[in-house]
Amino acid sequence: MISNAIIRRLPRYRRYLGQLQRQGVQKISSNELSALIGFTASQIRQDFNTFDNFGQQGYGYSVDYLYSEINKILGLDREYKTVLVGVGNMGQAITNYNYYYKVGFNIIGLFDSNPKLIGNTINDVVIKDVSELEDFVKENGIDVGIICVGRNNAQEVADMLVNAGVSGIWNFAPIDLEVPDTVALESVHLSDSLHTLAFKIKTNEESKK
Amino acid sequence: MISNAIIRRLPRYRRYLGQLQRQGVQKISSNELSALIGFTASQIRQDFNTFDNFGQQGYGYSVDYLYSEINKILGLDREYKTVLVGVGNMGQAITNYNYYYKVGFNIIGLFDSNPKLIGNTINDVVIKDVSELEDFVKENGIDVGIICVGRNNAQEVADMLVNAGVSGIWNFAPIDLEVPDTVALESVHLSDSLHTLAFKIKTNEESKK
DNA sequence: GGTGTAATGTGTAGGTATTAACAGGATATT
DNA sequence: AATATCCTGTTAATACCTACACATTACACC
Repeated sequence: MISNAIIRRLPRYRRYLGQLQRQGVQKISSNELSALIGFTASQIRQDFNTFDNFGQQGYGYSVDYLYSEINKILGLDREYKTVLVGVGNMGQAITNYNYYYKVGFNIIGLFDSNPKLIGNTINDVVIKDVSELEDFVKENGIDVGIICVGRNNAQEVADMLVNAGVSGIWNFAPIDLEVPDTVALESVHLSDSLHTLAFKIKTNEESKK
Repeated sequence: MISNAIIRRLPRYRRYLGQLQRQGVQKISSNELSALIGFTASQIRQDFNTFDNFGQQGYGYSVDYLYSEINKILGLDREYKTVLVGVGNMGQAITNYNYYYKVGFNIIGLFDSNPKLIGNTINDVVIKDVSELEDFVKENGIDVGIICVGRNNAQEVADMLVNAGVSGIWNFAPIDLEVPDTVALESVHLSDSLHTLAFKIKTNEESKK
């Protein structure tokens, strides 16, 4: 069982390795990576070795190899059929973000309950009525549902997605959803993040005194 | 010095206490809170006692009092003058989100470099050219800058904000910004979150076998 | 007003996570 | 081919975080 602390670091490793790859860097040592990312070299080596021995003594790590291995570990070596529910401001932003930074989560269905939105298209995907959600998910073997509806409807939408058989939910509503533990859940709590910022500002100001 | 683990839990306490308050609940015990939030009762008591003794033995915690104390701890008992840079999809979504869930971060300036956007208004705030950013921040005593520009311009914008004297930055660009440690930084890495989801899905599927 | 009960505050133990230290293997250089 | 250097993999130590357990205090009820 991989610890949560490591899981949270993996995407960051991936991010930097992707950058290095784009820059054409071939090899990197844990020390160099440390200077770049900010984790200690020791931690970096520990993290990698929880999975496998990716490096070579006296040489370092091959950027290409490490990058592709981390992609495999993260499960980014495949496509995820995805739907998004709630095409408001946030939903549209996520749709376009996802379209722009293409990373294997293909949004092939958009759903909303607002009649004004239904029928419109974003990036060639038609917005359907949310009543069609469950059938669509079942028929198309959807893997992931993105929830961008408000606080009050989020659990309901999550239940639909779970019933229809998705394996993961990416949630932007500001509540903690209840899903069976066979379904992966990852929530982005924007307000929590903002409040953390407020706390940091306050702490900084106090330490100035 | 408050540990990072606690800081990350504080907004969550706040979220649940706000909910309880809206429901008219007056008092709550650490056990009841535990059942609700999912942290152990012991941890909840420990967390609160790092700050002060908020509870009363034999009674529990007053929801109203605890909520207001946590708000103070988080620095949410004041207003933050805020600007947002990069009024693309994400920027607009955040602007409206913020407007909707009002929490003391008042966006009074919007900035972009796209001539098509400059001059438009969102929630009565005019979008200005990014060249006016620094002066605006200085003249209006802006506390917080929200960065919603792309990867390539984010650091540049951050530098401007820092130069102009903000005390905090909320960053949505997918890079780790460099700011002096007098400036609070909180980043929302959407792709990191999505990759974490991918990992969880993969792990779930493997455990099924 | 006395007594039982509920629930906090806190000292301590146990468990995780991070950092440090070093042994050993691979590379490069002469 | 021998040797010095580099850098990993891994063990050991430290620091941090979480959970347990219980003494203590306030409340409520008779």
